[in-house]
Amino acid sequence: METVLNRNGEDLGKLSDNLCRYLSLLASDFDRRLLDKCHQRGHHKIRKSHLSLFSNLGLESVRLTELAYRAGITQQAMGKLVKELERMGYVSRTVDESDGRAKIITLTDLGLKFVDDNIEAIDEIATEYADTMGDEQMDSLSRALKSAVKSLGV
Amino acid sequence: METVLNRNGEDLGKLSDNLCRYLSLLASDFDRRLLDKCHQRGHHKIRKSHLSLFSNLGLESVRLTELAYRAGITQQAMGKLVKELERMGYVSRTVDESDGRAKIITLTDLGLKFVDDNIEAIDEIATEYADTMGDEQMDSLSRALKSAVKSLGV
DNA sequence: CACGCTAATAAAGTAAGTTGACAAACAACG
DNA sequence: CGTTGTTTGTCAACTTACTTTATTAGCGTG
Repeated sequence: METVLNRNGEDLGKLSDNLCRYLSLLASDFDRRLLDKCHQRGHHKIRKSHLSLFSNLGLESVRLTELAYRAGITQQAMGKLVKELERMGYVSRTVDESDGRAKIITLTDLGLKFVDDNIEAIDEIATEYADTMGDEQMDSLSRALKSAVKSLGV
Repeated sequence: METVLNRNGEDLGKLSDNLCRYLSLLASDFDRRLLDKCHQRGHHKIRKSHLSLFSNLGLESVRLTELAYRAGITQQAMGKLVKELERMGYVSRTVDESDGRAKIITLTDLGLKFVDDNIEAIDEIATEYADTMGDEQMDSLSRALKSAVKSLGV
């Protein structure tokens, strides 16, 4: 049984050898690689929190309220992200014709470019993973994760 | 192909259907459950960040420097966690006999109790997961994650 | 013993959120 | 029409989880 080791190579026990830890480690490794690749593609100012806007906006044009709901954060928090990404030129806000209170958030050309670059980066990381652990292991991981998320309804 | 849906049940596309997102969703679901169970067991003041101290300390007695190194955060950040957990009675700091600068961090009885409770909680969540997705799927997920972490060296 | 290095701490800043309060626009009702 | 209640977005202040920079105290070696 392989677990996390300290600098002297000693075993740290059960708290370092469990599903929770593996999930965290893998998730943060993926995040780190993804953000690196986004920066390499010229999107230097993009931070981790911004990604939740893109993945919840997709190619649609929706309101702040809807975006915040999808991302599972408050409108105020999503409002900040939108403001930042608007200032950087990734999204634009226009007043909703049918509702004077609401503003519609849409990807700009730069935003669309980012989405493309991001998808490309994700595919690259998947390939890196497959290269490291082998195609079957990677396939098994993908299927297991997807089915877990689906059956848990998260 | 099932992906994330908005409130109207529409597909959000590739950015919501990838390994990165599944990892994040599952990791945060596990974290949320784990923290809930820790609170239910009476450790109301414990926050997510504190867990990194426990999982990197294990049952050992080590210095701040070593803890910070293992957790992958700065000494200052780990210092704050230790200070908080000391104030709550989970760890104690004693001056290292062999080095007047260093302080040895050790679990108190309450700290040991927390480690037990935490391990119990992790096992419970694993059981909940297995109940939801089935034993083989859960087994496949565990093995895939563990081997991924191992082969990626994260 | 003077020098450079390491252990811990202190202070200030950043990032990613939260809660509470609010104005403007909408909707529905007497 | 006006009043009343709700939704949409924003502002301000706070919290959490870090970071970088700087400082003090103790250690070890030429």
